[in-house]
Amino acid sequence: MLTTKGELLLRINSLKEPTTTVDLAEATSVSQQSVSRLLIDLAAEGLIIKKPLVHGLELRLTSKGLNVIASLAARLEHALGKGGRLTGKVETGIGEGKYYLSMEQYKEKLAVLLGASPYPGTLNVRVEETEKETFLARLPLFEVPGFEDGQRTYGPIHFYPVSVAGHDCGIVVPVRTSHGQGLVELVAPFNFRKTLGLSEGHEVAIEARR
Amino acid sequence: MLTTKGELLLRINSLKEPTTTVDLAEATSVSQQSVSRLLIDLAAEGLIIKKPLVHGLELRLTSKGLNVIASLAARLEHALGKGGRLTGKVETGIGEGKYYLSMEQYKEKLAVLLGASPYPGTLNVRVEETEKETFLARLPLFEVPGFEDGQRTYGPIHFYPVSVAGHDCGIVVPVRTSHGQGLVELVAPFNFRKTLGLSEGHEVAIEARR
DNA sequence: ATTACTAGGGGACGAGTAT
DNA sequence: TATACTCGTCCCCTAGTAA
Repeated sequence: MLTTKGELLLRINSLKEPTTTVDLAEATSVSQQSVSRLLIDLAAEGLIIKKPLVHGLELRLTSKGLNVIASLAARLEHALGKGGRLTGKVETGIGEGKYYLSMEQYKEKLAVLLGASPYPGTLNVRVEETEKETFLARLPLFEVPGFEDGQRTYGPIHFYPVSVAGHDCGIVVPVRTSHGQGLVELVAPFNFRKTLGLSEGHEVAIEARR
Repeated sequence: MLTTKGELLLRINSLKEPTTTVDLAEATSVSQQSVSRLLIDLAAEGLIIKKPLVHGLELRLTSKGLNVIASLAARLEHALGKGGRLTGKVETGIGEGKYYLSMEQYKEKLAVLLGASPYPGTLNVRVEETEKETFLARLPLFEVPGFEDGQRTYGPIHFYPVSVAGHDCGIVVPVRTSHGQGLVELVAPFNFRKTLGLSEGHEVAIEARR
């Protein structure tokens, strides 16, 4: 998605020490020769400062180079929307999650991620599918592995740490299902309906934890 | 800086209405023919859904396509330092962590947080105390509870999900100890020294996960 | 060791055009 | 009108190698 020049700019920005064309070539999956040529180009464009050392090169971005990265970041930010929070409405529904939460193998691991044993039921929240995708894409992802019990196999679950009204909880996504189309399932060590007084149709704001 | 495919993905993401290859060609400064070909490629890669209309095309990003954009945005944010990053130098250490990692009770829970069983040793990194505080304050926190074994009691551990050089790992902080001052201990399902070639004095950049 | 020049090959691009 | 196929050109990349 990024051009090789873009990849190089990004690498160079996070460098604190001198490097070599060979190292950069490895990091960016292009040849040493290409790195050499591209660095010459970037320097000619005024995006980087290149200083040859006895052993390798000292590279640093110019403010112009930094601007290139910053403005691209801004474009992406804008395209993705702000996305720091996900809002939706509570929906009564048979959470597939409730079923999963009855399995000891999942429960134990979710307990670690939640800090306490999960309440045996999930809160279903109806959200915008696209907002959901961008929101989740920015959160750290934990995978709760699947298992077999001799009868059948149970697939892995993805867990995203979030919070609702200041209470830590998590979004669970059974990996196998073709994503619950605009629905998220929240799991927590407490009963959402009682503790937070939530029920059918209530607006809920889900935020990244912390 | 973005490849033409990247430009197209970005345009398509912000589209709400059908469009034509000619319009996209103008917007991206490539030929209509190239747009046509690239859209076919993007669809084949599963990044977009392309539906021909009588007049033009209906284009939409798949969640995979959206993820491509979102993860690029995250990379740029990190590169710009907005996402927070903590740098320091590897220190050969006393390895209090190694002791903890020998306890089955901690190991199991760390395995859930790491996605695999922890390597029985930690990487100690010397950092700026204040930078450490602000960095950790922005990360989600997981608490691994303590326990007793009849002999003595073992205190809880705080776990922060981070990544080093693209590898998911975690910062562990024994809650009780105060002598962490400017030192962080990294735990991972692999051997830092071998896998990342890190040793005494090496510079390490610790980033928020994702 | 390094960087970087030269030569050659492959892939991306666009003009023309079928549909 | 559209999209998209064919094909010739050119650009970018890498291998070899000089410095």
